[in-house]
Amino acid sequence: MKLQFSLKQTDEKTKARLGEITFNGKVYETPMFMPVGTNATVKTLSPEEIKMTGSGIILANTYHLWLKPGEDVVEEAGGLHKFMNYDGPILTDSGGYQVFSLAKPKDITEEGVKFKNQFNGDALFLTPEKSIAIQQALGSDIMMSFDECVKWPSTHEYMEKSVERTLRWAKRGKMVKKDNDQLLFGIVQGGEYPDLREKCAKELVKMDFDGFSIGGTSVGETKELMYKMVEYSIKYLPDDKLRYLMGVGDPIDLIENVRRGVDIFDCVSPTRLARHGHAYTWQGKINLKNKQYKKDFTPVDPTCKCYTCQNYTKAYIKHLINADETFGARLLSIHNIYFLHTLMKNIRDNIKKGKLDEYRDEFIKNYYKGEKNE
RNA sequence: GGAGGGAUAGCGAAGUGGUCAAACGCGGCAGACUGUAAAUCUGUUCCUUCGGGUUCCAUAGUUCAAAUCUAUGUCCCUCCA
Repeated sequence: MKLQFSLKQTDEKTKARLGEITFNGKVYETPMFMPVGTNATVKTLSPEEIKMTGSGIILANTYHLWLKPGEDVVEEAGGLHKFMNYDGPILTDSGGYQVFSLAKPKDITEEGVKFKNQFNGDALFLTPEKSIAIQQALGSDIMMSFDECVKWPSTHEYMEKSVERTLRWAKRGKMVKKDNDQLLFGIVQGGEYPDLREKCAKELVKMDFDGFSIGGTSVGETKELMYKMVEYSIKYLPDDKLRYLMGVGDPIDLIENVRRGVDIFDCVSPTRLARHGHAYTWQGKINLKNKQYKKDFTPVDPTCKCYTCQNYTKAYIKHLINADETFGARLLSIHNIYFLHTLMKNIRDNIKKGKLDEYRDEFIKNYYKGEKNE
């Protein structure tokens, strides 16, 4: 089954969009947040729990599954959906982020990127063609082009070379893609440079991808700069295709980038923060490891309707986190993902009402209450 | 009854004359985390009015200088009877 997107409405005051993704007989509304499940698991959660949080699309990672268990294993299992028992849509990242997080600059060449297998030290080489082949074996519903996620800051000179290479990689990946139900997205790079973002976006649009990602953000730049990068990229993208802002999940960033026309987001933070004892609340983020919660027998968030908040107290979850019990990470992952989905729902509802900016202001007022709002 | 070993910060454990307010680990207290080398990493952890003050079982010594050496005491552990 092929995943399909249709644009339903564009906000009059902002560039925010409402849309629908249909997949496997189900409809998912956008703007949407997608939790990350790098190793074909959203860490600590079962597929039933993933759904319970309100998740639609989830992510998996080409690089990690290539190394373990090997894409051949997943293929033989019948693809990612069967392998991990998840029947919702699955998006795979291409390994492009690992170019940023794992590879050294000298290991990036025109042909591809050299990695060292972290498990056994083997030399690995990932190319655009290989990335697509792996993603096809994995059988994800949305594939990403293999790109270079460039560190920030980078010079215009380096970024220009990198963007041109990323464009050639995108073309190479598209050339080898089979004609099947899997969608393939191009990734707009170009850092903070408007001319490079423009060039990259326009070239990718010419290549006619199924959707477009905005990459190279959330790599250390300020929020204001990130929003600019999104603006520089998005103005050249067609209305009828999905726009995916990669790696962004801070609540305020979700709102700000929906206002700029982004449809889907992914981020590791709800699950990673959960494992580290942090929880989103409508009054800001809290750290349950802090002493003050030791005897706090109230839910993480008093208004939250998630499984965790309906059944457990801060004191109990703090105890689990302090005792290194995975159930704590699981309860907080459920809450944090549910929270972001609820935020997205509020965003959608307020786009419908034409009150997105009012909602943003109200959210910020509560979320950053008592904190310095950088 | 005999022989030996030991007592160091909240806990475990280094240190065996000065470079020791005392390594390291755990625990505690904080912080970071944005397409997950990330259930990880960083800081801090005797007291302090940040000038300094008081520590290494206790007491008395030796020494310019003691957690480190000596004596006595207290407590603990192992082995032999």
